[in-house]
Amino acid sequence: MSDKGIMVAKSKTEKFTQEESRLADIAKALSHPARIKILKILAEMNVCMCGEIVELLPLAQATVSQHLKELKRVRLIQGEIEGPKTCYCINTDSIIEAYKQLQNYFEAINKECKRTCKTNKK
Amino acid sequence: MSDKGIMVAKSKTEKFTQEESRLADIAKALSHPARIKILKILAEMNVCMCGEIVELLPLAQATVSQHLKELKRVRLIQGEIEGPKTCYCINTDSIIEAYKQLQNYFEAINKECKRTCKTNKK
DNA sequence: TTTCTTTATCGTATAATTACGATGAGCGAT
DNA sequence: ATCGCTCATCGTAATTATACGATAAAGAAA
Repeated sequence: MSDKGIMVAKSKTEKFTQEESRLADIAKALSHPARIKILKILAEMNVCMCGEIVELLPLAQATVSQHLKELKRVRLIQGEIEGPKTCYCINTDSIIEAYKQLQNYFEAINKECKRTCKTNKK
Repeated sequence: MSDKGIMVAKSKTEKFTQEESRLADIAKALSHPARIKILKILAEMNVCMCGEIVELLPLAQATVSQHLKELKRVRLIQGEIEGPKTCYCINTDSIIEAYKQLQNYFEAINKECKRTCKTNKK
């Protein structure tokens, strides 16, 4: 309930609340099947080298690296360099936080719908 | 559990499972703060004219109409013409279905993480 | 040091998204 | 039929996303 209604004026994120922008940002990170799959892979493998992920996806290494970067941007994953390789893993805290945001959003919508849609049947 | 692992060969949606593509598609629909806000507005108002939504958003009518179209595309909302106006409302069934998809996805990830991340702390 | 491996980044091409003014289609009212 | 209102669509511009080959950086192995 922290920032309901507070407007932020960040250059591009303009006239929406922080909550709205954060939710949209999480959704954006999940808006490509490759990134959906990467998160699933990382959850299953716990820790995974970039190269392994590349092998599991129908995309070039450079492209996968870009997708990983996008997931890192919103903190859903983290990577640390281990010698020449990079080990990626899920950022559990952020995943949980993102999930909570989504849950709050959908629960609020469902509750509102139940409250208002008493007679709305055509 | 319907289509795990089944590949679809739709021209663009290419080499990902239907589940992955559907999830990404839902996320894409939610990947803009304006659309996040529109759903919230519709949940609160139950039914809403396009013009009302336009007034509540910092965007031009044409732009809002585009966002509404995107939400319609993934069935999260529906609109019906009433005279010169168009009444929009949430498609409750689809919202619930989308929410379930997201829940399944996140729950699976969290479960896998718990299973595999026994020693992974640094 | 040189070579190999791994991965991030650069450059670039193409496509999709976002935004808005202008136009048009449809309906109600005059 | 004409006018006014509402909204979708068109045309267009600017930005962002997606994809990949090529290159660079950096540790490992020789």
